[in-house]
Amino acid sequence: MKLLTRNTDYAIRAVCYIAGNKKELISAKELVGALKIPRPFLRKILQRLNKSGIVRSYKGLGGGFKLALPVNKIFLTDIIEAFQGPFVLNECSFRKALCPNKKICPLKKRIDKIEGYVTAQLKSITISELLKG
Amino acid sequence: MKLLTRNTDYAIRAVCYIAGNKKELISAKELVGALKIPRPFLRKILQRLNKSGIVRSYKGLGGGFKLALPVNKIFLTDIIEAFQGPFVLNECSFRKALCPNKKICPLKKRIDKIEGYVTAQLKSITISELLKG
DNA sequence: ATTGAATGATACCATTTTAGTATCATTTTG
DNA sequence: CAAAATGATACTAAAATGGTATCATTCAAT
Ligand code: FES
Ligand code: FES
Repeated sequence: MKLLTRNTDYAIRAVCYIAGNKKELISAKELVGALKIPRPFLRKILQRLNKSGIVRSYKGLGGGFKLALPVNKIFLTDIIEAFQGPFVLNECSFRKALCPNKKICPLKKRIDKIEGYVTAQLKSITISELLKG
Repeated sequence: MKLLTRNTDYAIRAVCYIAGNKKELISAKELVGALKIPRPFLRKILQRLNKSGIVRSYKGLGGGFKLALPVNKIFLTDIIEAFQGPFVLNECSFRKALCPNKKICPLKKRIDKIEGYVTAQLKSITISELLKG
């Protein structure tokens, strides 16, 4: 089971690279060179990071990307959710088949609890922490 | 992100059905009728449950399946792992790219911790508990 | 022994998700 | 205007998941 898809993985790397650089703007070109990610793929990823409000893009000559927020305000979940959708572990496929009453279902209850813990943990990880490593 | 795939889901239902039945052996035929799962698919699932040592199969006329263990000894992780492979959240795709030293990587450390919690929780859920719901 | 009811093994196909590419339009600076 | 950048979008490829089909094997009843 994968917590992070390749998209997410690359996105984190890109964000970390941008964050750890003193230049005001980083172009896709530079990121491709640094991260060895196929250019069109990385471009798509950057576009999505932009749409999700994690980075901000600037067009035209000398353009590129910079973080939209300070490093300690960008959470791992932000990036995961941008690429993998909202973090939900279990939408419960059993329903009536197994559980007449979803409200008191012991399985659902416990999975919800696990999910709560995981999301809380992921929400507490910021880019700033990753840079320290 | 899905914690349980359809395979796993069906497998859990099948195991619960078998567990909640007083008959000694339950045939695939009966399970198909009860669970409304396509027969060849369910058969494959039962075969895997058998190979994984969760149920035990008996061939021939009057044959079928029964649990290989008491209900309080079958853990949710057993079934998940039988169908989805070992439970690992993150094999770390970053390595050198991001982390010169994997041992002290803050991301890896935290994901490992999350994983530990999740597996511990899942290991504590047995079929016996699901039947109570 | 033969038959029929069951599972075992295995190969195959379909669908969905993820990964990646290609192309053209738009914006901005010089 | 031209060049350098991103935006939008449609397409293709690969992998994982979901599902089917077929034949072999075992076992009990007769
Ligand atoms: S198994 Fe999902 S509500 Fe019970
Ligand atoms: S990001 Fe994986 S070891 Fe650091």
